[in-house]
Amino acid sequence: MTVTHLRRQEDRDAPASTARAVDVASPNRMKCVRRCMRRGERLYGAGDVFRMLYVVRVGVLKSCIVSNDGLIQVTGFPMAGEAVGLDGVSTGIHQNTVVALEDAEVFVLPFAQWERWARGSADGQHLMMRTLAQEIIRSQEQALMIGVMRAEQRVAAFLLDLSARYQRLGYSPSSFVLRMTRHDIGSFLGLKLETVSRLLSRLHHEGLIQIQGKVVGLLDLPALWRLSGLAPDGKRRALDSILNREGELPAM
Amino acid sequence: MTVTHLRRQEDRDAPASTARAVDVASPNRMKCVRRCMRRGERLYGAGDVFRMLYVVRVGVLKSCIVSNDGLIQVTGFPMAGEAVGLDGVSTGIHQNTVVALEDAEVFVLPFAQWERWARGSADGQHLMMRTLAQEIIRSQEQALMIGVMRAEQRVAAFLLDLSARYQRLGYSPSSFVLRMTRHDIGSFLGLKLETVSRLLSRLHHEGLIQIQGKVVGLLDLPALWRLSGLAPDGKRRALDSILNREGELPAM
DNA sequence: CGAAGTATTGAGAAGACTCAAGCTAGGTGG
DNA sequence: CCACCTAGCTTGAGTCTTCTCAATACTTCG
Repeated sequence: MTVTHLRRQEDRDAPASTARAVDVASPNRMKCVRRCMRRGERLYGAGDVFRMLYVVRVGVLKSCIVSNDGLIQVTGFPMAGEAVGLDGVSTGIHQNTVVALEDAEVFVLPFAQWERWARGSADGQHLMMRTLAQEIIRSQEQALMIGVMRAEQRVAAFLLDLSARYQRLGYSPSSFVLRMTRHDIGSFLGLKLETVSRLLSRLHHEGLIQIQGKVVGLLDLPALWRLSGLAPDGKRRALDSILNREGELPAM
Repeated sequence: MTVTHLRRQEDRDAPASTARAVDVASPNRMKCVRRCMRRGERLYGAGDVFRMLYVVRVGVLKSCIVSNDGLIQVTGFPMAGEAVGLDGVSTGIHQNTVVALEDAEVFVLPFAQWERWARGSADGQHLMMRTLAQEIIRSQEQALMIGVMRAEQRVAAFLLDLSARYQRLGYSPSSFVLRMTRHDIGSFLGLKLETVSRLLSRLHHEGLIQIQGKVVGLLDLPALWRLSGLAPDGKRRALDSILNREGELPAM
């Protein structure tokens, strides 16, 4: 993968890229600039001015919210096709901090451009709203998970969520690598890292999963669903992305 | 308060009101229809088709999300000026159920009309996005609260949140009535009702609050802030509402 | 190879939950 | 108007889950 390595340092106050953020191949077939990220690199941080939306192209990121007194909570692990940066829309200042958990690549879409595009058609506006609203549901579901499920259920649900998302991307739903640390998982689930570790071990001993460090195998999906208390619903329709796989704004 | 009592029964599939949802006083000074609600009445339920946005005018509502396996989590207690119904935007089907905790009144704004209005100007579009994005932040903050704070902190934070919101509405920030049951509070905070009750009693004995049934007094705000672990930040800017106090779309 | 970050596992403590009983207040009907 | 009834609230005792602290092992990377 030999993509031009654009600006590894933060672009906190560097609108430089804005100017050439779009490869104007043709009026409505414009390709977004990509940004490569190294593992651990920050995409943006809480407090940064919001100018860009991102769509993950490859890799897994981590998004955290930091309360004004320093409490940290992981809000998600965005993967290919998922939009990142919406947390800046409401105030113009990012509330979350996003870092790459492995070498990754994202499309960079100037928000102003997206807005312009969205205003161009009712469908575009619709997509924009759905994208935002989808995040509302996601966060509410996270709160629900943390609020009502017991630790073991949360861990199972977490694994199943990853499984479904990997599957959607064409990877194996029953065997993948956890890109995040136990601490990250714990923070996402409202648990301590030791608890996460213990429960993964427990699921292993119970024969539901296989785990060795970061490599997981889901051995008994039905049992995991049962344990999680959730329905394996196919309801999880693939949400239309704000960019297609080539980094172009969808035609509408 | 002798407002016409419009349609107490659900309007699940009754677009009837859509037609007369707006009092066209003048082209851009249109007033929304109001809907009165009795205590316990449902505004809409999970699964209902999404057609309307609402803005609370008086009273306190309760919004819950129900997972596909029946778990319930309260997602908020919307009060005057706050938008309700955004949970339907992403799929066109409401994910939440909203009921009135006391006799209440809401503005009813057909979503399509709001969309049209929003498309009319960049500012309108902006406001629409901010409104949605604000909900994202809110839900993320709820997840954070449930995920990282201990029970006593959550209860304190909950009281302080109510306090701030009442203050913004011109009511006393240190003395108000809890419209929701202990069970509701527990569900919102990820706790059992007994725990909520115990902790309220504890705060009472510690002299931080006064509580008698549903009537609370916050006796030592600084101590509550300290306990909650949060900063009493004035950062909580009053978000612009999608409707002004008369139920008109803001001029833009 | 060494160092730092990450993971596992144990033992004990603390927090929150469950179950259960009694209490309170608000609304209803006699 | 009072008595009752019900939903909601409080409080206690005991249990279970999860956290904390701590020691040890593993891995990754320079």
